[in-house]
Amino acid sequence: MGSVLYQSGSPLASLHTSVLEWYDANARVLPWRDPAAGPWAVMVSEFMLQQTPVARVLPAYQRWLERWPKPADLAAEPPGEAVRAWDRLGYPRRALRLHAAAQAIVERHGGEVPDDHAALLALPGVGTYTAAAIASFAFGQRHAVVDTNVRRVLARALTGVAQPTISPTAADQRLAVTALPEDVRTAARWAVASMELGALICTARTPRCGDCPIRSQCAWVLAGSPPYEGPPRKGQTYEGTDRQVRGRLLAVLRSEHGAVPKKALDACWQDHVQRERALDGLVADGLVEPLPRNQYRLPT
DNA sequence: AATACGTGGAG
DNA sequence: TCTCCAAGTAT
Repeated sequence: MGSVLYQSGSPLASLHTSVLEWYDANARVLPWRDPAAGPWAVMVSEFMLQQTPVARVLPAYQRWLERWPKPADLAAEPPGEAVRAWDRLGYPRRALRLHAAAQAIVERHGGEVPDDHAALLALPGVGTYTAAAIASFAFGQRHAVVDTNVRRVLARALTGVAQPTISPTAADQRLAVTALPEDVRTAARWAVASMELGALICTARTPRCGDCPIRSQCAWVLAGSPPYEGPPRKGQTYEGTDRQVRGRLLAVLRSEHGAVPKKALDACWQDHVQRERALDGLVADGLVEPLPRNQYRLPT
């Protein structure tokens, strides 16, 4: 299907040109985008950016790479150190998976982040998005890099709806593949540029269409910017959930370097049943290590 | 396919 | 204040 789509003057080619020019002029300067940063830096950033905003990632990212400049540096440390360094980025299982991925890289890839998409996908914590992102951002390959930003940009620009589906679909993936420029280098630039457009202009809440480089080509805008129609998005409550309890427990364990008596953890949460469940869950996830004499610590 | 999984800033 | 939501993955 490609040939017609990519002729000069075709709708997609025009879209590509507009977004790429906009990116060249408006891209944020981010440390993992420095060409000298390398694949490991890209990989660390991608793990941290899974569901966590750029602003909160920045300081943790800097400290992480300073301390563990190569996968082998991280792999040589206990997983608990990764959890501690993860600080308050949220979803600390990502820290554990990044640590496990670093070990896998040492064992299976000689300590170098693999450039093969399938090899990336086989690493702990690397899913379809992250594998494509590393392959594209770090190695300049041609992949559809489909995150929430890209899904939203494509939903609006091409499908003409206000919001993408609540969860990623195969249709999203197909659409992204269809929209991917044929040329490898252009595809890699498009991947990061379309994501950046979603992050800065084509935002979820209040899109800045007045500043958008493709507003004249956007199917949603051309349709009169119709409001979102679809199932209501379930606003997840956090107060009172096991997640909150886990967060509190882990915060205590992160702050203590040695063994923590269970009594100190008990102070985190009133409800005994829920507290025990949360602690058991942390142990089951490998985020906490139980010790003799009713003590706990981060995994070694 | 639906659900679990943290945290905190912005509007 | 309170809701929304931020470069997803694993089960």
